[in-house]
Amino acid sequence: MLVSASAELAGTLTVPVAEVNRSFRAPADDISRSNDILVAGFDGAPSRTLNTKEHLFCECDEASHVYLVEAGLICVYRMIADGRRQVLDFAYPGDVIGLGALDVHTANAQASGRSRVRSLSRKALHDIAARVPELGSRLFEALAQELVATREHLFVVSQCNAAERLASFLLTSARRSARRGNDPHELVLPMMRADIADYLGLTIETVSRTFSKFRQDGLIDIEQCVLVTILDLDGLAKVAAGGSHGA
Amino acid sequence: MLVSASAELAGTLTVPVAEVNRSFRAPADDISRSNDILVAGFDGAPSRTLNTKEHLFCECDEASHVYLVEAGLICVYRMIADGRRQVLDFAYPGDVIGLGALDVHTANAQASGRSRVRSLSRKALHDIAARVPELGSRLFEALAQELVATREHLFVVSQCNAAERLASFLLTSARRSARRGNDPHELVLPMMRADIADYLGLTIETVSRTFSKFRQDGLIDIEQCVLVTILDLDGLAKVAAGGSHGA
DNA sequence: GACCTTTGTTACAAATTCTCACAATTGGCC
DNA sequence: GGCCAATTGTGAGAATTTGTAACAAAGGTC
Repeated sequence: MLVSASAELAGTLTVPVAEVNRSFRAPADDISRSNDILVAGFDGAPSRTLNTKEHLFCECDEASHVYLVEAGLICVYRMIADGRRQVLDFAYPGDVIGLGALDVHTANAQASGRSRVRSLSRKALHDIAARVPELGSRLFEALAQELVATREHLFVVSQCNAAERLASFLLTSARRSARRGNDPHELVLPMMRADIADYLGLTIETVSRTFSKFRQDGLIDIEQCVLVTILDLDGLAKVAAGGSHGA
Repeated sequence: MLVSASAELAGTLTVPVAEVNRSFRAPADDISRSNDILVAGFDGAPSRTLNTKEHLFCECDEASHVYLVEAGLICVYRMIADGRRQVLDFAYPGDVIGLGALDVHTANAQASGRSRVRSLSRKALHDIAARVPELGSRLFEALAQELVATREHLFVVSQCNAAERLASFLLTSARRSARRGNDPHELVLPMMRADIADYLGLTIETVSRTFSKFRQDGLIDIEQCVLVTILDLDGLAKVAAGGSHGA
């Protein structure tokens, strides 16, 4: 009924291994905030495989576990009664999902393709955190970073036009991809256009048209809808910064 | 340059006393998550008075303290090079600011009118949390709630039209106001139209027009630009839920 | 009280995005 | 391979929001 009808529920957190949304500045300080402690907690945790479109958890499910993505892609989103959807994050291998939940999930987590996750019960996480105070601060820090990333997302969606939004998305995705050891110019987008649209608050048509425009402008090249080659990183960054706007 | 140029910085958190963005459902569960422990930490902390437009802290300032708003209104926002601004939250008396920051602030906090805050050093907070484990979980919980509120904000701004956004804002503000003990139908909006516009991702003209439309439709009444009387709470909720949209 | 600055409101032209329609492509399945 | 369903791409008109500009109202200063 209300737009804010599910706001009272607890949050679901996606924590990227090092960070979510760092800019393209010198990555020297990245090492200092490694997620090793957090990821190490999943040692020995049971693995689970999800098929395409299978849900890891849904809104209102009890938040019993946190999850480390090992393979594939998990799409975290929220739904509203009249069909509108907000994609909150895409969780890639190495990312942790569900940290920010309190007792009940406020978001859905769905596999965008065949994926594998490790599950760790919140209780086990709590127990480890009680023994290892360093993990406790790490958890808090991870949550704070997630908040910063969400605020950045909010800013992009709230203040930027279609081209700026998509350019920001491509740059952020490329950066995260590079952090997983991939070529920062060869970006794989395993999600559908509809997911990107709902992430950016646009329609799929606008996303598609903007992709085409970027290709025409020589900023990117696209193969098979999923493989994006970034031809002009600086140009894309200029668009993201508002090259079409004020700047 | 990049839109996401300051994304790598740590977050600044505004934690409302009980919660930020709860819906209008039965408030029975509110008591369970009281902020008493958190607020109690500020006992004996020094007070500081801020004049209108004075900053409590700025982006890139060292995040040395957390703050409890005692009077007035603190506007938390982020700026971009070309002048675009995103208001992240309005902190009312009872709200805590700065919890989510790591080492450096990523947002600015500015008094929207003559305000008073209590300051508590992060170190002192840490020390108390070390002694009182309950406070530690409370801090984590508060951060998680802030994340949920930000996601709700993201959703409203990303998926809703101007009328839905403003209606949501009015409802949320009224709810928070009621929680501070005020009449839920008599809402004081101490901030400027520009602040509301930047909070909702609209222009001041659109905000002004939408206010006028709500008044013409008999949903609200406005006096002196700041005192809003909600005449039709259900009608406003219907607009917020997408009465103009799909629904 | 007069003046000036800031803030808020309204009207209309301009721009962006959405909606709707349909073609092209992809991928799975028999 | 061929067929079907799902996804993606593209165009034209409609709707919403923005930008511009003029004016009204409020608040502070002298």
